[in-house]
Amino acid sequence: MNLKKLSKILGLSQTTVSRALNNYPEVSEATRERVKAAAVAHGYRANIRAKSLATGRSMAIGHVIPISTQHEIVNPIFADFIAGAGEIYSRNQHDMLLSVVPDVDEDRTYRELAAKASVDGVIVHGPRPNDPRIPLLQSLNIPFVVHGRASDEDTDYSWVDVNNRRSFERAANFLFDLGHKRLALINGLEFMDFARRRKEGFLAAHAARGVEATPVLMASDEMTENFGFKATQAMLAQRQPPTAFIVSSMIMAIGVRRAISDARLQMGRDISVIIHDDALSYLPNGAEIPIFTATKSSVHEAGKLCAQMLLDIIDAGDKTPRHTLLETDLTLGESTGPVLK
Amino acid sequence: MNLKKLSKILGLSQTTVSRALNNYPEVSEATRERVKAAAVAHGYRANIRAKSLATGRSMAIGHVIPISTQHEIVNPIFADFIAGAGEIYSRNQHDMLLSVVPDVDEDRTYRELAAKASVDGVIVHGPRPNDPRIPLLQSLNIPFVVHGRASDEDTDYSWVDVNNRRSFERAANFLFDLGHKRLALINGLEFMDFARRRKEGFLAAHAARGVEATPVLMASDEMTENFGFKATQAMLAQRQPPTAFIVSSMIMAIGVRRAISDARLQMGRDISVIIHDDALSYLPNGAEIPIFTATKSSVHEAGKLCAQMLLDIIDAGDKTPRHTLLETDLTLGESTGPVLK
DNA sequence: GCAAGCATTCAAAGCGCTTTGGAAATGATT
DNA sequence: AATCATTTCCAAAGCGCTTTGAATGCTTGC
Repeated sequence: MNLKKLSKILGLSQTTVSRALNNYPEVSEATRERVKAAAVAHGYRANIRAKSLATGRSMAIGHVIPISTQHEIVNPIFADFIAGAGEIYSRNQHDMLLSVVPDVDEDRTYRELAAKASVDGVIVHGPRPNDPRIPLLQSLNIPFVVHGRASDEDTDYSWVDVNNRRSFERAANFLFDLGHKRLALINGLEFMDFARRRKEGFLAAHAARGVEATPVLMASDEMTENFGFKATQAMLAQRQPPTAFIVSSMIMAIGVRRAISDARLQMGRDISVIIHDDALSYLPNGAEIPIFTATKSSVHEAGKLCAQMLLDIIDAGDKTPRHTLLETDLTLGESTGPVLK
Repeated sequence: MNLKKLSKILGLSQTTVSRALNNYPEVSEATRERVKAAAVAHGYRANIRAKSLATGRSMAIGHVIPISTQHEIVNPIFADFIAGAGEIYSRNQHDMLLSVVPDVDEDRTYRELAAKASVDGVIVHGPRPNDPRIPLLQSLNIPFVVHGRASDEDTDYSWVDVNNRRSFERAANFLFDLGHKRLALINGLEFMDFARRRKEGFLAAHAARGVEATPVLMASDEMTENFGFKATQAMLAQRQPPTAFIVSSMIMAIGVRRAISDARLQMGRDISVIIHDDALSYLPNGAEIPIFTATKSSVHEAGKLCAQMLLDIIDAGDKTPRHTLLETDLTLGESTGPVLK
């Protein structure tokens, strides 16, 4: 079923039928009703490619998911983010186009998306400091929103980010207030912007207290359970082990917990742990009482915000950058307590 | 830059340029070279929508991700599956179209995908027994591959599945051989096909040994860490607690481990645990020595297989169903041992 | 030397939609 | 009744590509 047939059935021109369906004012209410009813009756749905060829808009948003070539790891927050964004897209009749590409090919992918005109805008994932993708997308003149930030000079593009620096500063301060002196940081790869900012916050809290941060107590790697375990194990084996850990993700924290319980220590009593909790749907932080004390910010929500911001930008057609900085909730769980004397 | 301009620059007709670029034989090698060089030089890339409007093929594959309306949970295996599938798609110049929809709207989504002609085929996720999506897709006449199976009558559509039944039967037998008598099953929602089959395998092993399975030792719910924890805690509190657990996912197993260590028991000595390991990239089962004894099957690999199968089907244009049944590896980890006397 | 055959190239139609620039019909105004 | 403005509808062009059917120029074979 296509426009031509439908209009023939109705005895109207394609123009009128098209206009009726797209709610143009220059068609009478009566015919509009008639047309819409017929469309439903015959199961007519406009061919999306013909439509976007004619309009020049693709009604699709691109997400380029980089796969790190060294690690072959898919970011686990990705599923929840996508779910959030997808909700907004389908609510606004947009499609989501996913390109999973080795990080080295990312450039090419963006250029292709632009040249083939397959999307109206893109979401940029996992920004690094001074990420080259940003000038690239700007030069390609394609609307985009970054999930995270890519530099300190962050005013000339649109982003949605968590206040990572403040979050981790607060977390460290909270532990200091409980009497802890030796804090460990289990962080993601620090060429990622979010991890760099978290470390900054961690260090800032130390500086404010005049405490020197210990290099061996700051680990950074791909955020797997296993890295959390290994790093914690190594730190607990130090002559002067830390009494508290700040951990950048729930997944790593699971490894941290494993190392702690393997060492026959009790979390929340012998060792305190604060995590950053992305509120992943399949990894809730306990039920009634949170397992971990956590700085919490829903990545599902971030997905929704990014998507909505991008659609707004495309809609408005103006290029003035927009920014959303999300503050985290510091939720108290069972994993923290005063330092043991 | 478009075909018209490019052909004007080259002093050739659109026909010839198009054919040169698409490797049609009826164009001389010399001009083909010249055209291709010019295309690169001018950054020409065929507009994908115009192309698919003309060819009738969209060069895109749809994935409909259902969000369970009651639970709002995104399946965590999803990221790795998508990564695998995406690899195949980009290698074959296909796009991946993702629709995240509340499960109640799935029907409508498939119909729309078909009517709008936006994809050449779809992957069906999370099949249930007698899943209505299968006859629907068949009637819509759109090529599809199911990740999993939807019934015992599984011959008239294409699928890629893990031999869940045999896997869990083997796992149970392995535990029986170690002397365990009371096995617990922590399973996913049993209206999902995979979970149903796993239970069957679990029960079959019992039946073969003449052991009666205990209803209170078989739990089933959404596969979260928290459910794993709660279920295990409850079972360990029984008068006759189980000595071994079979757990349907790594995420749940993390909760199982938490409950075990909270009960001051040692996994692998006091309590044995076998899990099903989807080999998620961000949740590796330990490093050198696996933490958990596991029936292992890479969901990343499954993604690749599904994608490849679907592309093959589309390419071949024939509708004879294809099937791939993957056997799992039973890998020995530190979480199992002989039953304590 | 001429028809036949082949290798190249092209003009134009068509994919299914939107949109421009009118035209026809209706109603209001003089 | 003639004029004008509105409303309602339409024919046709165009989005950027592929593909059909035909034309062109060259080489062969007899």
